Amino acid sequence: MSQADSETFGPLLHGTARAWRLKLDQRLKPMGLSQAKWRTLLHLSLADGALTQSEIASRLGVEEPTLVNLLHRLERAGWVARKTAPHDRRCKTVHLRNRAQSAIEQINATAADLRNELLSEIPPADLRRCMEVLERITNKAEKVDKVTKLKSHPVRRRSKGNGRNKNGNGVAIREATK
Amino acid sequence: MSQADSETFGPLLHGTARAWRLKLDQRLKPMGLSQAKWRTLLHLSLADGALTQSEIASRLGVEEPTLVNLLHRLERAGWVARKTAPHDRRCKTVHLRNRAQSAIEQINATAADLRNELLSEIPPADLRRCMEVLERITNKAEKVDKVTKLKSHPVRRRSKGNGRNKNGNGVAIREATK
DNA sequence: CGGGATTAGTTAGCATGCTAACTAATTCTC
DNA sequence: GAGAATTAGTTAGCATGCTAACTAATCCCG
Repeated sequence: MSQADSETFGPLLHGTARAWRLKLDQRLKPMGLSQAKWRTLLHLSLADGALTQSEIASRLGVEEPTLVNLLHRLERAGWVARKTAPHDRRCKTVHLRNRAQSAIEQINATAADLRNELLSEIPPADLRRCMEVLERITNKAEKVDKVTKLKSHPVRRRSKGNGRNKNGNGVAIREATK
Repeated sequence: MSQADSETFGPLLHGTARAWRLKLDQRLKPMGLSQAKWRTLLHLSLADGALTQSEIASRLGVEEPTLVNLLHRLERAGWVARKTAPHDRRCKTVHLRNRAQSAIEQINATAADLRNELLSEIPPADLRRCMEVLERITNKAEKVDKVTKLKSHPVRRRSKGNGRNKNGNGVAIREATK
């Protein structure tokens, strides 16, 4: 067991994420949800005010087209509603509908139960160290491969180059108008 | 930073796997490959003989329909070829074509480079501990939710479906599970 | 003010993954 | 040895994720 060779790290990471996702999807299925949908609802319920789509995408760590699609399904199933923001007609804010408001606790409890089950036997110190390792890897991987972009010419193309999301900063509608 | 709260473990795990995958996909793109395709070729090149599709799926940790699709794309791009196995006409064995044979080293080197970059600054002891944690989580998550079925007593059905993949064990064409 | 650049959201098209349901071949039981 | 059960592979249909390219609104700057 446990041949801790760094060559197997990639598959192990991949496999653990997959196993966790499958398990959660399976538990959420009776409610008509999935990991991706649950995480979206969770962020909406935790947020301090209305969120725009790009903000949600940034928090979830997905690209915007992915989120557009997700929201379509959430909207069709009656979990959320979109509203055009009054101060900036480009933006749409996303709101939990009553159905979601009332189910959110049970949904979050399901996810929390699974988390407890999977992590309960892991010593906290080990878990913390594992998380630190994962964070270091993520930071490394998200760093843009520099060297590749030196062409500061007046590119007419859309900026689209730095690998990061469109909005690196908060949008925060509410605070902006303060 | 590093607020090591177990509540954030799920997103962190998910995000790290995503970041790694994106980075590798980006590096492999010039060769017309991706993480999923690379892993398939890798397993084929490491295998000790011809592999059947279900064996490959099992090693990759994906379901068979997923693999069928993957192989279609690999076959169309000329990386692999399928052959019906002579002793069992249900099986197909998958073989690397010359194109893959000659590229495999460069491809694997690309993946190894990335792995080294991402892991180089992680102390080996921390990495090992992290891997042990991930293994424990995976084992937990892959365990079938028993309690739901454990009553195989009265009706002795032929196969005790254990919830695992179709083939949980090696298939190896020749050796029948005795 | 006006026009180029940027930003938010969308659409289109594809890759990767899943489950359910099917076909064909083989194995197992009586 | 015939028929039921199992196994390998497939197809269909969907979910989730990506990039590229588009529209509309807003911002910025000369």
